[in-house]
Amino acid sequence: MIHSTKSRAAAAIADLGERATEARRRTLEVLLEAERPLSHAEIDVALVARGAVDRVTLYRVLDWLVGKGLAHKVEGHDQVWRFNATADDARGHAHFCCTDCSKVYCLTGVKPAFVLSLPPGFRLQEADLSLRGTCPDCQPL
Amino acid sequence: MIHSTKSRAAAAIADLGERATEARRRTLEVLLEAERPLSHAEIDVALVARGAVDRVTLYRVLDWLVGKGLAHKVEGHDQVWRFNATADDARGHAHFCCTDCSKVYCLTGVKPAFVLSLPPGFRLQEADLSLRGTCPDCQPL
DNA sequence: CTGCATCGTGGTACTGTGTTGCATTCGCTT
DNA sequence: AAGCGAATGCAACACAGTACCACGATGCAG
Repeated sequence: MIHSTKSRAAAAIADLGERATEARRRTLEVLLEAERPLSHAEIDVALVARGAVDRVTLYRVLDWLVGKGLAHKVEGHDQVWRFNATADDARGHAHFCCTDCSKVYCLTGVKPAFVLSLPPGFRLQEADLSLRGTCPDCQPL
Repeated sequence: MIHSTKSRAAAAIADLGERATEARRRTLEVLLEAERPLSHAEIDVALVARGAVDRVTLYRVLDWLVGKGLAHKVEGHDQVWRFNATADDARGHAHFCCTDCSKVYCLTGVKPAFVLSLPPGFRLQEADLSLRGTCPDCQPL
């Protein structure tokens, strides 16, 4: 592997001219290695292997990453925020939430084309398509 | 008014052959009179005028109403469930969430037509279109 | 190098949403 | 009116997220 996730994480932060602290690097590494959005609790578990980060600090780091455009927030159907390293833009793409294991998947490439007419007075800023069903891991048989 | 919301609520429950308790009637009345989905906290406030219902009971009543098809759950972008008296079916229609006041509106009649191809292994059950923007009450100027 | 300001972190305590368990009460049937 | 199961109220809990404050690290001016 030419670029480890470690160097990628540190580089991404340094590219912004921001301080690449341990908490930020480790958190971003976890997100970069995950193939789907992770909840705060999931990140917390994954971070133990790299050295634990305080619960509150993790919240702040995640918000910071989102603010800097290095991650984005996703909402599942269990009222918990999940976080993804931003590969593509988060706006307007579809998320799939498994009703069994409640894992969330970003369906990149699935750009839904929808037509809708908003009632007067409503101004649209963003639109997300929110899908529910069973993921490959949870198929019956 | 020929049919009060009170009688409508009681009748709807009786039609199912279920017990029309105070908590159920009053909760359903509140939902029927609301023109948009209400959060648990909002319902709680609205119920005070009719006689308060225990917090836990309200949660159970709301779940029960959803289970019986008399209401449906809506999720906004503030990680809080909201509840609506089911006029039309809840599946597949669009919800608008105001980024200012975080109120949620059911956009009935806005049936988005979208085309998407799911990756193999994913089985779709439901799809919701989740919109964000500013509502008529919160327009600048 | 030293002092100082700033930023990031850790820890505790708190809010708010939603749940579980259990004793009591209520709504409906007879 | 009586009795039974269902529904309610209460207390306690679980968990996500936030506010507050003290401490430590980093960067900069003198």
